[in-house]
Amino acid sequence: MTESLDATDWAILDELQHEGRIPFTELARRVNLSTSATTERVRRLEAAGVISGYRAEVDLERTGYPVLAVVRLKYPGPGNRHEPLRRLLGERPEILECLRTTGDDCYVMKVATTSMAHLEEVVDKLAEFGSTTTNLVLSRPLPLRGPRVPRARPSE
Amino acid sequence: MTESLDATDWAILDELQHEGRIPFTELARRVNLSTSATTERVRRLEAAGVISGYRAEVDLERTGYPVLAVVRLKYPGPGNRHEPLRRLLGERPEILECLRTTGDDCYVMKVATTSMAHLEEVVDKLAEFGSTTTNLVLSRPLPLRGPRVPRARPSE
DNA sequence: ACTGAAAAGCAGTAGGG
DNA sequence: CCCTACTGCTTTTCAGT
Repeated sequence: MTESLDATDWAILDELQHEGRIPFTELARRVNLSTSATTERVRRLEAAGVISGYRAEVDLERTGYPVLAVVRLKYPGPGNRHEPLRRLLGERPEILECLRTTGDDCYVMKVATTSMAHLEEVVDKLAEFGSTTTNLVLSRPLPLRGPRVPRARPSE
Repeated sequence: MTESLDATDWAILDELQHEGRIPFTELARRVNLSTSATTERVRRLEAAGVISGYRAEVDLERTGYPVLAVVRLKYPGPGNRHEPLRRLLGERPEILECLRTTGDDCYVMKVATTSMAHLEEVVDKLAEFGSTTTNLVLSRPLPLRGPRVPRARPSE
């Protein structure tokens, strides 16, 4: 499942993770390769699923979602029903991310809302499934990033 | 700080959040506008910081990071020193995201590693700052997404 | 604020080492 | 796996509404 990536592939991934819309001519310049060789590598990475897509990153505050919170959900007792929650994820765009985890809590979610009242509404909905723990996000010392080359490696 | 976004702006944001590299000619077709009017709106959204960037999304498993965990860090006692942690975030690419939160834990982090041993190494490093709680991610029912239009709104 | 058209730049393909 | 050259599309710019 793990593809074999050489130094050039990692250089391409680095660039595209920071600037996902640069022209391939410019990308080619940065990784010291011709445009067509670069394009071919990008297509290969896309086809292999190493690059799963390209996304515009949208500022939450400037789009009217100033309240960000981490909500953890713990299911009670035995016989947990997970389908209703999966359905809720589709209905509630306020839930930006949901991770199923080991440990005391089943799910860890990142939730963005327009106000505290709005957050309360979402948390109330989630509380129908189990007990929730909500923490507001004060700041984002590291907003979000993707994987980097594990260490300096020979060109393979 | 919140920009005034009309229905067309939201349509553009929706498209670019799902396909960040589509040609503006295609984007214009989808939002029923001319190419140059569309480009102008995109530039305005970029300049206003509504679109903060474009990123290629890279698959963690296929790049050799099969272990994903949520690590929470709690600082002990009074007089917390936050700078050393900020420095660690720059040195450790395994830490993909870091949120400072209210509540018992100061920070919530998402950490990707090549192995359990590697995770242990990162957690040990974090444990120098305070007590940590680590939960492995079993699956991602909702991998990650951005904000959507709060509700149906008039074209303004 | 949007349209449409011309000029410049980029992506895709073919042919070849 | 890489290169160059050619062709068609995309992006940019700008005059006009």
